[in-house]
Amino acid sequence: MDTLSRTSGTSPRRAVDRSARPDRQHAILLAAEKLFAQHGYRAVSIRQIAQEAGVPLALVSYYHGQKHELFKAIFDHWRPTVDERLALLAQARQGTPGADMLARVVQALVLPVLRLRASVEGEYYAQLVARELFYRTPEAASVLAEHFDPMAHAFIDGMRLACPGSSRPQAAWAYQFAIGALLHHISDERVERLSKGKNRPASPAAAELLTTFICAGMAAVLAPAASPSVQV
Amino acid sequence: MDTLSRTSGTSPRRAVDRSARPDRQHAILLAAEKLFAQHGYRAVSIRQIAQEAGVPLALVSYYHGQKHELFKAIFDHWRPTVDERLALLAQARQGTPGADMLARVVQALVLPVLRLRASVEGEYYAQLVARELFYRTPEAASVLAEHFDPMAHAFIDGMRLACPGSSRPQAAWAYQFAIGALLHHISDERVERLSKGKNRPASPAAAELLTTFICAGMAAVLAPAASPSVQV
DNA sequence: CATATTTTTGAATGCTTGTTCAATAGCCAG
DNA sequence: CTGGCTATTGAACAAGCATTCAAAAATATG
Repeated sequence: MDTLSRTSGTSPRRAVDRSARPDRQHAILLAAEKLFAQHGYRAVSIRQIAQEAGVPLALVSYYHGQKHELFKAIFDHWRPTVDERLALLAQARQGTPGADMLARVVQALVLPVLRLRASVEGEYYAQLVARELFYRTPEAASVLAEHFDPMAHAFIDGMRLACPGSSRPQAAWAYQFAIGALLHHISDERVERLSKGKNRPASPAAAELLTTFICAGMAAVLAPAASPSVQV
Repeated sequence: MDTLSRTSGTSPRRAVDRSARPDRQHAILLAAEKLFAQHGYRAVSIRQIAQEAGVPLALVSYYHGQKHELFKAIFDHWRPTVDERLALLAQARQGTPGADMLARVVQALVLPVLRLRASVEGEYYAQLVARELFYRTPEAASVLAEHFDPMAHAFIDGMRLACPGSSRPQAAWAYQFAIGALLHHISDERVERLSKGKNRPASPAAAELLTTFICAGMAAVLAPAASPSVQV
């Protein structure tokens, strides 16, 4: 009922793709992704984002509403990566339980993230995930609840299917440890190296070490008789 | 040469312990530790710290200088924990190489941190470490360089001593994965539970799972013949 | 061409931030 | 008591922040 049709929350999107003009809405999203990944959500001002995107300040709010909505829009944009992991998990569940299935579950969890880093934008997104989801700010809470917590439950179920006799708390902790290893692998010094222009340093070898580490750790934690504490 | 003797950087400390008046300098340190751990460095204002400590605003800068100096002072205060880990590492190195020594190296890395959480202040500090050292802000960089990076090198050496034939990159990545698992174990939902007054929930069992996970993962990564990639 | 709708812009608003300053109060030595 | 020191305080400062607004330009529609 306003003279201005748009209040915060409903972001206008161009009806049809008119490729004559550059897509400023997407440019803003990319700029925000890059800066948030490099410096963290709170350290980046909307003015910086506008400058990075090459647009005037007011255009950021025009397209993306409030700052936390822009933050969330980045994760919505990359939702297909979560779906890819869930699809690979579903494939892994079709085998027979055992060490082989566990390895495929771990790869379903890890490989799509590592592949993300082949592109520059994907690397920024991976950095952003590692940074903010670990940091647990109020802004990240909704992203976690909507996208990543359901995926976590699916993977914990898959781990228990692969390791018969394992309990849910065991699997939940093992998942937690694995995510910690994965995220720390991603976050470490990647931004600096990427900023200096040197791309993909020794990544494949490290990726293999990561899956080895996680598989072995999970197998040890989820072994029914390994721990001295009684397990029902 | 100023009329005011103190410029930023040199914080005044009371010459002798005069227990009649409460130690406001330490109260500020504790308040900062708590709030930084709960909400993150940038989300906490000096006004909030002063209110939490029950002192007027200007007293924070009077005792601790700039905000990043107050941040660093927290880590300097907990330096003994790093020394404790290094001492346990030195003990572990005196055994004979093998799985047993590796387990003791891992425990030297993990146990002092987990023991920290027995006290309320220690829990806040552990939370702060997990939060900020992972997040890699400019403020955390000096803390990392002074306290934690040298410790990391010592532990990587210890891991290589326990696992003969392992390379330095292998050990560095394994250390990285282990730290990720440890920090994620600490950070997860601990703040909320502690805020709600429910203390120490299921911690001992989770601690055992963590050491099991890390030991198995390290052993797998550091095994000389495990990886198909050629190893000199 | 004329009208309606969307996109773009510079400027301004109100608020919070870290830090500093000058002045006061407490304490101890001489 | 008196002077010198440390501790303490309220107030103020300038800078930066997210967000909003009204007007202008561009584009689409009749």
